[in-house]
Amino acid sequence: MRLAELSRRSGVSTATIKYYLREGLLPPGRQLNATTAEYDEEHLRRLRLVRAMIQVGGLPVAAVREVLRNVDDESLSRTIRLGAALWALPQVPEPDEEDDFVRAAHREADGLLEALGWSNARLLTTISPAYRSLVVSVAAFRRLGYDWGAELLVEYGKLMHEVAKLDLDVVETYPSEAEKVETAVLGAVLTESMLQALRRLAQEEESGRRYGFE
Amino acid sequence: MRLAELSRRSGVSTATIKYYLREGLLPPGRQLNATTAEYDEEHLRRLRLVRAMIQVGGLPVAAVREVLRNVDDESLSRTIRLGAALWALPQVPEPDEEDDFVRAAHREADGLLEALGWSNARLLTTISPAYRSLVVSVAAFRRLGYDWGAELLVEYGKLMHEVAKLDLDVVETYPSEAEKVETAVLGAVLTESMLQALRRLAQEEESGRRYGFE
DNA sequence: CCCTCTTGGGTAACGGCACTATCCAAGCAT
DNA sequence: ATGCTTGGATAGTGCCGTTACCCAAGAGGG
Repeated sequence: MRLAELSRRSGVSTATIKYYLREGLLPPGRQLNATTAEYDEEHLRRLRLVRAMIQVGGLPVAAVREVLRNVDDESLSRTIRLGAALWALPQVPEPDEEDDFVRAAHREADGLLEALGWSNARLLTTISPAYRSLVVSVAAFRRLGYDWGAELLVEYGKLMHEVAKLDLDVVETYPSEAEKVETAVLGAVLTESMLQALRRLAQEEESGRRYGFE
Repeated sequence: MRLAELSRRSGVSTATIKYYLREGLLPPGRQLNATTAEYDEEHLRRLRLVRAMIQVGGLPVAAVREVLRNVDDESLSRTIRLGAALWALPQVPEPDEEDDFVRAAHREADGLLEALGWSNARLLTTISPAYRSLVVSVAAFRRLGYDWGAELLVEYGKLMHEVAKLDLDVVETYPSEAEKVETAVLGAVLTESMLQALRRLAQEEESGRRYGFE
């Protein structure tokens, strides 16, 4: 298949596909000669993956490139490959470690991991972007004066642990390493927006149950 | 307090505060004369709220304005006000209703709400952005060839319902209407990134438990 | 074989967004 | 009275995803 057909079947303009090729989000096609390259079903699939990450997941192009670079790096073990791919996702800005709220949030997050018994996660606290993101969120809440207790976070943590188990169960149903990694990454990106949608629907549902629609 | 102090105490540059004032994210200060205005603690709080939504929640400035406009509109009932505020959050692009995957995703989403017994949410399917977002996510998955069964979505839905109950429990602990609405909106925005962080940490934890770190 | 169309490749431009910088006249503080 | 700060306005900046345009080489149909 050539550029025009790839464009037609994916619904992405040829100009944009060229841009993705330039940015390294899409591997180059098989070069037939100086002015022709051929693409296959794998390119189409990759292109759809890229579009899903950008449009549904809202990732910037640079983040997609980093994520895919790690997904494709077969020299890494699966755990590392997956971790690296997830860590390439866009992160919350670096917290100001001088800030009192940030310091308090660090202690709170550590206590949370302890209470949840997440011993593995505790090993990663200094390096995992997810940990940093947690700290920043908690600090933002506290700075605004919200003072719910530590148990609430524990409850949220337990629920998200259940979600994570489901995530990994899904990953395990795929036989090949490549599919496992891709699924895990896609799960982290696409189900993000799916879970967000489900949560908001659930809020609307529950709010209607409790208060009606008056 | 004057502009300079507001800037110092919030860590936001005066130029940016002026920009927010122009964009209507911040109400104008009490005008003392042609060249002086005074701000109070409420302005500081609002500014921190705006910053949290933009930096932690990643909302665009225009979305923050819409959200706050609804939060502040006292002519609406709480349910409506909250709904309106949530619906102003940035949404996934409009799905192409001609697309077969989108149509199938519609049916799947309807079946999901049925299976979950979310009767209130079903009333909102045609208008709720969350519903649309769900459809787009599911369609993206299916387009990429993922074919997990309907039960998986039901499981995710149940878990997010638990999350939503927690969300609303928190909201109920605040006495005033204004605080309730603000908390609910902030909950939808800030806890989004907090839950995301918890989920990724949980994934790291669970992945370590299942496969170790080899 | 000729003529048109498409190809990859490169570069420049566009539109949106979140700020940032600069200039201004009016006024407050010392 | 004089320097600094204020609100107000406008223009500029840097980034980002995309698009438009141009080119020479080659494909494809008659």
